[in-house]
Formats: sequence, C-alpha cells, structure tokens
Amino acid sequence: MRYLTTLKYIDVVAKEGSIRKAADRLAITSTALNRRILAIEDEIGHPLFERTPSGVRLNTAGELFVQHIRSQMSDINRVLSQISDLSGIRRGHVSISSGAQTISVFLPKEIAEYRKKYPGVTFEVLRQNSQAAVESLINHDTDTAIIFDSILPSDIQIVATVTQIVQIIMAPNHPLANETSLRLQDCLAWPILMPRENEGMRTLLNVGQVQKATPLQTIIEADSFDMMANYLIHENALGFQIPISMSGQGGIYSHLKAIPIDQRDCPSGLLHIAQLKGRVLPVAAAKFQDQLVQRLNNMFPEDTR
Amino acid sequence: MRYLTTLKYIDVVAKEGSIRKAADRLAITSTALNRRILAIEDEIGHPLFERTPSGVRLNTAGELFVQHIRSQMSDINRVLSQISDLSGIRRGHVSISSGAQTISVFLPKEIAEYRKKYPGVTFEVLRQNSQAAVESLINHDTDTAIIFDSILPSDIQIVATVTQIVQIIMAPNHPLANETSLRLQDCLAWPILMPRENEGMRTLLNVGQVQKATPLQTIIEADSFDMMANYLIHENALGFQIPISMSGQGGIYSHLKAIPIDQRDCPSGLLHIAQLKGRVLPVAAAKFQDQLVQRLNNMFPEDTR
DNA sequence: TTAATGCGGTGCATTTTTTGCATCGCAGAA
DNA sequence: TTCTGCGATGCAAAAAATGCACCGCATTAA
Repeated sequence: MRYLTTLKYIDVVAKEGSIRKAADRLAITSTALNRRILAIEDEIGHPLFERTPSGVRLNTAGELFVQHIRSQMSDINRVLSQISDLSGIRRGHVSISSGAQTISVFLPKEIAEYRKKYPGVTFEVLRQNSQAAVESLINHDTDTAIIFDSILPSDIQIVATVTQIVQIIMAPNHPLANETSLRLQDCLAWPILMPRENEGMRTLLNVGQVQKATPLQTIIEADSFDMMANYLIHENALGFQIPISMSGQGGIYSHLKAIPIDQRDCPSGLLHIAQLKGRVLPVAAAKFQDQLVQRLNNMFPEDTR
Repeated sequence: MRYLTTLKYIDVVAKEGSIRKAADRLAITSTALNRRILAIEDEIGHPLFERTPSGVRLNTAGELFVQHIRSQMSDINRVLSQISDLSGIRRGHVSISSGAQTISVFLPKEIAEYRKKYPGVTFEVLRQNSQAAVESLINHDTDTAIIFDSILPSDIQIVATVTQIVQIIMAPNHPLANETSLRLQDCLAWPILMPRENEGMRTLLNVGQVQKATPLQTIIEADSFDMMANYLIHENALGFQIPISMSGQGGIYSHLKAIPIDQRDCPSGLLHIAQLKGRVLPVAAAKFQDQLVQRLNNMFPEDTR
C-alpha cells in the first residue's frame, strides 16, 4: 500500500533506533527518510523522535503514533485479505505466539489441519514465553497467542482457557512408571529436569517446592521440553509436562509415561488462547483461532473455562 | 494529514456517488481524483467502485475499505488530540448524536459545564432518531450518542442506561394538573400532542394504545418536543415527556406540569448513552461521555442500570 | 587534546509522481 | 435522433520526492 510508506518508514526507524540504519534497511537514502520524518512531525506539530547523538528514540507522542501505525497496518491487512476473499482467492497469513509446551506437537498438527482446508494461508510461528508473547500481541507482531501462564495484562483478551495439570514424565521402564499419582517427595530420589525460570510451569512448580521445602535434585534446567523429553530416554530422570504437550500420536512423547502430580503439591496451570483486546483479526487468523479454541474444547471438555 | 488524502478522497467519492461531484467538492480536477482511485484499486487488485452511467457506487470490497478508512480517520484524530494533550493544549472535538428528548435542555447544560473545564474543546450536536444515531456511530460521524429506545444493534456498545417513565405534560392550570398519576383513559377527553412514529417514546405509547384500544384524540404529531411544549401554553392539550427533558431550571418546561402515566398503560423507556463497539474514543469525547454517565447516575440514582 | 567516527539536518540538481487540459467512448434522457 | 453527463486516457506542465555533497555536532579513541 503506497499511502502507508511513510508510516512504514516511521515504524522501521522506531525499531532500528537510527534514521541511517533504517534508511539502509529500506533501501533509500537517509536524506529522503529524514525528510519524510521531519515533514510528518511538522504536520503533526509535535516531534515524534528524540534526537540523541547515537540516533533517534521515540518520545511519548511517537509511542502513541507508532501504536496507531501498527494497528492501522494490521487492520489494512485484515481488510485486504477480506477483499481477496471476495475474489475467492482464500489466501492470508497467520502469525502465532506459542509457548514451548504447545509449539512442538500440538501446533504443527493444528496448522497442518488448517492448511488442508486453506492451502493459500501462510503461517509464522514464534516460540515465546508469556511476557514476550504479550508484547508481540501488543505490537501487532502476532495475531494470536497460546500462553501457559495464569495472569495476563488487561490489554490482552483471553479467548479461551483450559486448565492443565502438571504431569511428571519419565521413561516407561522407570520405577515410578506404574503409579497413578505422584507427590513431590516421591521425586526427591531422582534427578530432575526443570523448566527454566521464565516458563509458566516453573511458577507452578515453585509453589510446591517452596511450600513443601522439597529440594529437588535439578540436574538440568532447559527451556526446551523436547530436549528434556529426549533426555529421559538416556537417564532415569524425571521431567515435567502438561497434557496438551503429550497430545500427539507420534514423536518422543509417545514413548514416555506421564503421571499427574498430586494437586496438594502443585496447582494446575492455565493455558490461554489470547489476542490483543479490541483488535479485529484478519479472517485467516480469526478462523485459525476458532479452530484452536474448538480443539481445546474437544480435547479437554471438562477443563474448559 | 497528507498521507490520508487519498483515503479522504475515496470517502468523499463514496458519499457523493460521483467522481466529478466529489472532485468539485474537493477542489481538484476529476481527472486527478479519478486516477487516484484507479491507482488504489490497482494496488488493491480489486475495484472498490461499481461504475454506473450516472456515477459510481461502492461495491462490497469498497464497503469494507471505506469502513476501514473511517475507523482510521477517527483513530488518527484521537491520536493527534492525545498528542496535543501532551503539549498541554487541551483541545479536541466531540460529536454527539442526541434524541429530541435530550437535545433541548439536558445537553446544552452538560456541554456548557464541560466547556467550563475545557474551553478548547469544540462540539457538534446532531439531532437524530435512534436509527440515524446508530448509523452515525457506525460511520464514525459521531463519537457518542444519547438514544431513547429499547433495543440497539449488537455493534453498538451501551455505556450507561437509565429508565425513564413517560409523563403527561400540560399547562399548570389544566384540570388534570393536580393528579399524582394518570391513566390513558383520563386523557381521552383532551386533545393530544403525539410524538412522531420514529421516536422511541411513540413506541411506548403505542403499546398502551393498542393494549387498551384507547383512541386518543391526536391533534398534532411532531418530532419537536419543544414545539409541543410551547403549544401547551396556548391550548389545554396534553403532551408527553420523560423526566430528563424536564431537568432544566428555566425554559418552557418549568412552566408546565408533568404527571407520570400509570405503569399499566405505558411501559418505561430506556435512555442509553452509547458508542460504537470496539472504538477508542478521543480523549475529549471519552471525558464528555464520562460526564454524561456520571450525571445520569446522579440524576436518576435508582433508575440506573 | 586532538582526530576520527557516526549521527541528524540542509541546499541544490535530478528524477518521479501528480495534476490539469483537451478529448474520447459510452449510456441514459429529452 | 441529439444531447447531456459520466468515467477513462494521452500528453505536457507543475509539484513532490529523491540522491548527492556537505554542514554542525557530540561522542569515542588515540
């Protein structure tokens, strides 16, 4: 969209923090870019950038304006894809923030299924923790997010929620593999693979650890659940997981045993589908989000909120 | 905003229904305008207008696009006024749809009070019935609306609601002036001033009339409550009104007597403050709306919903 | 302290885009 | 039928955006 170029430019400058760098990336001269910015600042009657010796930085007005730009850009994309729909083209793009718990097994399956119906739709998947996912939604970098965390800021709209109990996973020949429920103290004797601090699940586990003062023997902290799952094949250790991560038929997880932690030791977590509040999603993203919500409802009918 | 000119042009063309007329209004040549439109249609890859021998008309894609344009335009205005706020200027513009019941006495008082605090804010008041008010909100022609009607479409967000009982108004020396409550049959003997069909109050009165099959002697149908109120000074007739219309200290209404209709004959109506769902109002409009809501709560504490 | 580097801003010639005029073809109206 | 008013188009003039060379300035490195 031609009329949006200036806005696009401003967005890039804001992101690069320097007019020259942005100009470079946009394949124009810094002069031209500089003048566009001066022109629009003049038109607004208020500067958008603070000039520093090392570049530029958005001031408050700039923050407001850039926020508007981003919402405008994603809205025009939505409108354009709706218009394409009219021509029967059915194309579009969906951008998703996903936590590590869902990105490996759950999400690929869902995307594949969606693309069977709409092969013209392209996807972009970002693996992000809760905080980064929220930021991406706010910046319009992603359309929808799958977040495993209890609380979300108020400018995020929760579209669906399921509760997920934390499970302990292990090799099928592990001595604990035949239990139906485990308490944290049962795990003291075994090496533990622990999710990293900024993962939602870690928060839940911390609750149990602090309350019970149970010093688990954490041998590995990782932010990749796949890595941890694969490790369990090689050592008789214990890892943690939530049901949705195990939902796939194939893969590593089908070789592992999952046993729920006793509720007294570790509260259940909440898995949310979320989007930016007040934003109208592009058709493709809205439909995909619908599919996710419906899938969660089907997979965990009793845990849906 | 320079980069919005093309969008503005499209909006005008859509409203005028003709490129030449629009060009005339925009003080440019039809050629230039025509080519801008062709260019953007080309860029979108889909026509926005249907060409007819007598002009142009939006097609479905155009409707979508124009909707986007309007929302963008009002959003940029919001952002700009926020930015002005940063400079401490405190200016802005509020555009209001109001029914005939509130436009005469209630609204001017509120606007005056608001402008005491923010003299830089300008106002635009449209007297519209329920349907037109809804349309104006959707088109972003107005920011907020005061609507006396029971049901509103789902794309309108109701911000506040008070119930308003219908009252019968008359000259203070009217034989019925000392009653504390009136039934419709009490009015049969007197000439009636009736609100017009598309007024919300008329709907309420129709309920009573149909149920009771009471043929009121309607001598004047009007869409101006002021006109009707003034008429009551000259003839011993009866009119209808709701409490909020009488709220002023001075004016015609202070010379008239208002007596509520018995609830069995005429249901209470709902007075809503409403805005377009999902829209972020400009600061000035948001503050004014807040003031209205608070005022209603204070005036009719027991009737607020 | 000085030289060097990298930043945003500016004057001027050049290129690109937009505009206006004259004109066409077309479809209803008179 | 002619006539009128509509959107579209070729072409030249006007306007806007761009690129180049260069400025002043602040920070950094020597």
